[in-house]
Amino acid sequence: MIITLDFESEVPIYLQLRHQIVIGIAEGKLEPGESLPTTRQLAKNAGINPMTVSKAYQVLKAEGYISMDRRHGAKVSSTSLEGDVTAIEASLKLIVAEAKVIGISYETLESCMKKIYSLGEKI
Amino acid sequence: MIITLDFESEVPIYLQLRHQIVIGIAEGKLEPGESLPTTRQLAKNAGINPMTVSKAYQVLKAEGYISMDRRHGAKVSSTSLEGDVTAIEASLKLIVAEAKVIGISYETLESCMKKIYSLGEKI
DNA sequence: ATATTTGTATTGTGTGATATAATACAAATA
DNA sequence: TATTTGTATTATATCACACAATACAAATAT
Repeated sequence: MIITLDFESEVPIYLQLRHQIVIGIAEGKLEPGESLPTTRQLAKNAGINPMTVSKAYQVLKAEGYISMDRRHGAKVSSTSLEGDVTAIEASLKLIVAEAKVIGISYETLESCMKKIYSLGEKI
Repeated sequence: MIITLDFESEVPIYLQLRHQIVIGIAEGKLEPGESLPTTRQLAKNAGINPMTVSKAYQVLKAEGYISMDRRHGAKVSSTSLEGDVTAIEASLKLIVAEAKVIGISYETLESCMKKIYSLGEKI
């Protein structure tokens, strides 16, 4: 699991971390029960502050994506979690709107989504 | 065009404004060439600072969604604009990932997107 | 038992974004 | 010519972000 950070981005580092881990889980690069790097290790590897990693982990824990073990570090949740569907709808609404205005067809958008969804799909 | 602001949200007010206008354009609530409220008027109406509205308009102008007339205020762009497709793909990737992990099926996601896309569609 | 590693709480610092208030100005219009 | 426009300006306050440095309780390995 390779983490890429853009220090020029307006997206906070801890959120970039959070996002990539969520995507990693969805794509199967991170399997349920799999251990994540320790905060210090990931921080050293990425060249950032351990507390920044800790913040990302706390967010992921609060959202149910991962569980925390004092000793063994963070692990990807095995239990299925319940998310906020309305929040997803709201986010989707904005993106679809942006795509629509710049002339992206529904078919293009759909195939794009299909491609993304099928990543890491169990055969 | 009703603007709803959430002052408790972590999303900046000027971005909430920007987002709702983009969605309004996509849904046809705001038609090409249509005038937007003046910065002072919208600010007064929403109970916020005129400079905050100005900032939202500047972002929308920079993105090509609207054009600015010193006298007649802001207008929705009539010309088709070119957006950043890769940015949309990246945003879509995150949302699809989140939806997938919380157990939303592809079919559900697709129908949701279709519903959103068809809003304001010319018959 | 002891040393080590874990997440994280703590404290302090610096930076930048956000939002406001209060003016003021050039440009365009009535 | 007075008015309205977007916006530049200046100042202020607040908050998020990220860092550094340290320290602690809990769990593990030795």
